[in-house]
Amino acid sequence: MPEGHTLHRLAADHDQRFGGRPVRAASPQGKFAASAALLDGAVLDGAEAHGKHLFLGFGPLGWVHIHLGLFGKVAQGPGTPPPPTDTIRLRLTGPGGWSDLRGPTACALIDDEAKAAVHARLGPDPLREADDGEAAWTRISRSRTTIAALLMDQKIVAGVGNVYRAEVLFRHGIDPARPGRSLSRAEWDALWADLRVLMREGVRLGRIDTVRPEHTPEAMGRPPRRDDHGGEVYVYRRAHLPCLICGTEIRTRELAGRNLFWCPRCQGSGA
DNA sequence: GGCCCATGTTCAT
DNA sequence: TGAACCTGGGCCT
Repeated sequence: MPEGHTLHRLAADHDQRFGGRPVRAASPQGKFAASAALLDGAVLDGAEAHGKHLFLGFGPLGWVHIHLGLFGKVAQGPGTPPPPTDTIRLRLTGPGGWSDLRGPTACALIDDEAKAAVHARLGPDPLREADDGEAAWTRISRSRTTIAALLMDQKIVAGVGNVYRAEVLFRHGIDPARPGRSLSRAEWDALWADLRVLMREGVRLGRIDTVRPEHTPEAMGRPPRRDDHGGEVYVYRRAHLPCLICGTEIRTRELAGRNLFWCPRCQGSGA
């Protein structure tokens, strides 16, 4: 389930599982069959992620460009894969194990130029070591658009999705309805730095955990809890539940077709 | 079995 | 702003 941390983790997994050795490639579902046939027996050079995009490098053959979209998933493991099913867009197998890609928005074999074009339309990624938040700040500091919308715009920051958006704004007490240009430089620097920390932790754990130790249910003397998406969060999908810090009901509304969550007391009205 | 929902994006209007 | 695309899980009957 795909925000940027998922793709960076998949890049590392594929490097480790398949890198440097020939893979078998197949497309039981059929939509990637012609390209899979070209790739069958090729050596994976390396895998890379930028935001929510994953690139698997196969030398002169080019790159498999994968975008999971909202529904895409990768199942993987050591040893022999389970019997194939007809929703597997791409199955890779090798001595290190197997991976099955289902439901992606994009899975295509592309060349260096097309890959460069993807990078060119993405903003800095908190998970790419060499990236910094300058270009994002330039755009945010001039924009009348809400910070909630700006954080979801992949041209501005690559890899942030609906969970990290809601959570990082909560952690910094920022009203999601504030226009980008109302943020101070210090507020943006803190958001960017926190995204780097939170998303790195997401790569390590394979889930999104954003609750500080002092606010865990245990530390607050409340019954233990696990959010149904797997991690522990302050506001994401916690509409009408009490804020973990102040007890106010978490609010939700639709913004540009996505559900936004925030605490009206810790962050402001969200109007 | 059907319906709704979801950590996303693009294209048409 | 809305529809389309891709899949699976949860909940209902």
